[in-house]
Amino acid sequence: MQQAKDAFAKYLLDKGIRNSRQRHAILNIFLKTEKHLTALELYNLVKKEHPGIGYATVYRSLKLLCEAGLCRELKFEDGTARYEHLYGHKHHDHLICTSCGKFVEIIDQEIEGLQEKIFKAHGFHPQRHRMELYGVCKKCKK
Amino acid sequence: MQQAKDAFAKYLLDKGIRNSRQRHAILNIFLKTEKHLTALELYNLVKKEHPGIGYATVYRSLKLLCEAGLCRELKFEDGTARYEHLYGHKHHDHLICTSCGKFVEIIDQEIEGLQEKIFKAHGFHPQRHRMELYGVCKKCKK
DNA sequence: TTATAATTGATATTGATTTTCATTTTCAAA
DNA sequence: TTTGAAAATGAAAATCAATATCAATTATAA
Repeated sequence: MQQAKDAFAKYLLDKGIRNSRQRHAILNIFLKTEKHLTALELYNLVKKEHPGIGYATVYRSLKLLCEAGLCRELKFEDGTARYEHLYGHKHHDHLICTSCGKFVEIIDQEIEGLQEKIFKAHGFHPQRHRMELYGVCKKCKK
Repeated sequence: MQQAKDAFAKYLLDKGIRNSRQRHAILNIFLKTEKHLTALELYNLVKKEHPGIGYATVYRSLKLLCEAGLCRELKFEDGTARYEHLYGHKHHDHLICTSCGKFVEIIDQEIEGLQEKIFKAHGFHPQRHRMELYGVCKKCKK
């Protein structure tokens, strides 16, 4: 967690952006909440500890965190944007329970390889991809 | 194309929903435009031939087309919803050029099989998935 | 024909996100 | 320290796509 904070501090320093009290607080709460939060959910958590911090600041900080490579914005089928931790997480895809909302991070080298093959076969220069698997988890099936 | 129209007519009949002039017109224009359109883009096309038809009706018709299994709503990374033809198209994923926006429909049984394996390995009952590959196409690379 | 119900299109509303802007804070130079 | 410029903040307003509302229109079947 300290590494992530340092990485953010370094990013801000490099860009000449200030590591303000608010940004620091928002990063802290983001880091200690290992969930795929929406901006609103994060705002509500932040508000508990720091009632003065506004919605807009949370939004702006989330953008900054993404730029700094600490988090990634995911848009889901229902249109909501959720933010996930990137620092210390390898590239991964998601397996999602449509009943309880559970997220499982998936890494499958075989699939990654096949994706590369598809890019090549169509003459594309690969940039990124997203894969989401939707189903019903063990608990919810019962 | 006639098959698709018949399928839509049948769906409406079964549901006791009327096949109105507007719905018919919107379906026609949707069918003859083999692109991944946004609702607004479709509306603009519709307006050319049928200036009286309103935005809301286009939206409602798109929902109906999706329910009827003729089209599918896709939410992309930029948040825009686009609608693609389903009738006569097998399940497929997408390879997308981030420069010119070109869409290629991808079918890869090997990946599909691996996805099934992932569902099983985590005890999930599979429902659906999405996979999008983003890169730069041959033309745009030059 | 007539009563009923569905559909339409204009408009208003929603909800998430982004922008604006006056105020506050920070930082660096004097 | 002060002070002045620049950046950041928070509240409110603006935006934008999507959805809901509702009076008017249209279609259907008795």
